[in-house]
This record gives sequence, structure tokens and C-alpha cells, in this order.
Amino acid sequence: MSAKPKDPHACEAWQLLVQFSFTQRASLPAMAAELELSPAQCHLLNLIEPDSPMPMGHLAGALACDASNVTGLVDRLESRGLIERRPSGGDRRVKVLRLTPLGVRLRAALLARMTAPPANLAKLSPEEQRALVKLLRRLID
Amino acid sequence: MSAKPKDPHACEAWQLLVQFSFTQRASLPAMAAELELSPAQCHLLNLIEPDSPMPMGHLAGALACDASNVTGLVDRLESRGLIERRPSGGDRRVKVLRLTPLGVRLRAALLARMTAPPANLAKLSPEEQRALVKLLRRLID
DNA sequence: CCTAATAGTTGATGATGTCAACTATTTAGG
DNA sequence: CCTAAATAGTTGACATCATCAACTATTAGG
Repeated sequence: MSAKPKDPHACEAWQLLVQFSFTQRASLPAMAAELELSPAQCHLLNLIEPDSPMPMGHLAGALACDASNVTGLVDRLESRGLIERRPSGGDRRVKVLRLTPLGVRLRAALLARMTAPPANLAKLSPEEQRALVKLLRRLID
Repeated sequence: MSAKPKDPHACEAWQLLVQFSFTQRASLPAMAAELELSPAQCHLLNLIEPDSPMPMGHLAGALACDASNVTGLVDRLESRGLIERRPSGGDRRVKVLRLTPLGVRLRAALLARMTAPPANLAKLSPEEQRALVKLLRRLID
């Protein structure tokens, strides 16, 4: 399943990424609160791209949570007019989620805040930044 | 506060890191459940290093949450014998958290699972891995 | 001293998350 | 075709996470 831990550089790179995501985990609630969102709601909005609606079940898979949890999350976001439940063409069991125009704007605002590069990033030269992008791309899939 | 979004490579690198932490957010519950932990408990255990106990207030700062939330988290971990509340030398108001031997072992198991490098990492050559470590170090502080 | 501020707890409340049971629909077999 | 199993989503019960306000105990300052 995973590579042997023989290579210390591989381990260290991954450890740094994991620690990074812990610090992101700590900073997400405050960022989300500025938009009156919870971390889970941010995660959900991040997954629904404008113009590519998503069945609720697929969303539960991507969030790695129970389908009944998605129901509640969607209830709250729908009551705020950020997303809509819509019937899916063929199968009348499935409901697809679509961002409303308001939801599209809020999602964009969220991603803009989250991906605003911190000052640290400026410490890397353009070549280094390009190299980092290439490495992360291959790493993350 | 943050760098101007003029440099597309800087933005893209940061976006990849943010997306990475969303996928980590999705995979943490399952990993935590194998050790009968919640994501929040994992975050807390990650922050308490063996042999360097931490006042509860400092922990609330690192988790970026309310102090009363730490009380509940610590209650549950202490009732499982993973951590201990101890008086802090000088100030009788502050309680310091220390991992028990059982907590040390569980924390090690958790970090071993979380930082086990995935197969993807093997796709990078040793030189690339070393370069990635250097870049991430400078980025994360 | 007497008052402020600080560390932690408690209780109330809402959000997140799981599970089991349910409805409605779709799919597969006989 | 027709019934049985599987699937998508919802509901209700329950534990955890997280916040706020109020409280206790301790410390620090004037």
C-alpha cells in the first residue's frame, strides 16, 4: 500500500506535508468564520465546482463521511441559498447539488482567502516556486 | 499580511498545498478511527510531545479553539489513560498535560500511520525528494 | 489589601458525525 | 412481467466537537 520507510527524505517530506495540514486544520475555523461558514461547510463547497453539479452520494464519498451527514450539511447550506438540490436526469433517487450564484461567489471568496499565498512564499525564488509546483503535482495526483 | 497574487507560480504552489490539506482532512477520520480517536484528539496528541508537557491554555492557543473545549477533549483522553493533568510548578492555576506511557505509544502509532509515505512519493527521485524537503522547510517555518 | 486579570471548569446550545431504520426507486433473476 | 435485492437519500437517536457566558481559584498590581 505504501512505500517502505527506508528513505528518510521521503518520510521527511511527507511528515512536513502532514504537519502543514495540521496547521491548516487549526487556521481553517477562523477563516471560515469570517464567511460565516464551518470547516465542514468549507470542505463541501470546495468540492462542488460551479457548473459541474454533484450527486449527494458522490459527495459523501469525497468527504469520507456518512450519507446522512451530507443531508444535514446540505440542509443548512441550502437554507442559506448557497446550493440547490435538483433532480438528476435519469435516476429519480439521486439528487444533484448545484451552487447558486450566491454560492459561486461565496466559494470564490473562500478559495481566494484560503489560497492567498502567505508572505513566506515570497522567500522562494520563481524557479524554486516552479520546482515546488512540479513536485507537488506529481505527489498529489 | 500576504503576498500580492501577482506570481502565478506562488499561487499555484499554495493552492496545491491547500488542496492537499483538504484531502488529508477527508482521510483523517478513518485513520483516527483505527486507533479509536477522533480527528480533534489526533490534533491534540500531535501537539503534546513526550517529555515536554504543555499547559492547557497553550494548547487552546495551538488548536485555535476555546479553553473550555480543551477541557472536554482532555477529559476524554485522560479517562482513557492517555494523558495526565499535573500541577505546574509555580502557578497553581495552570495544569500541565503530560502523555502517559500509553499515550506516548498511541501517539507514536498515530504519527507512524499518518506520515507513512504513500506510494506516490516513490515516483520522485531521491534528489527531488531532498529538494522538496528543502522547499517545504522554508515554506512552513 | 483590594482590585484586575488569568487558568481552568461548568452548563447551555448548536454543529458535526455515526448508526439503524425507513421510503422511494432502480436493477436483476426466475 | 414480477418479485427480491440493491441503491440514494432522509429521519431519529445519540456521542463528540465547539462556542459562549458565568463561575471558582489563583495570581499580579496599585
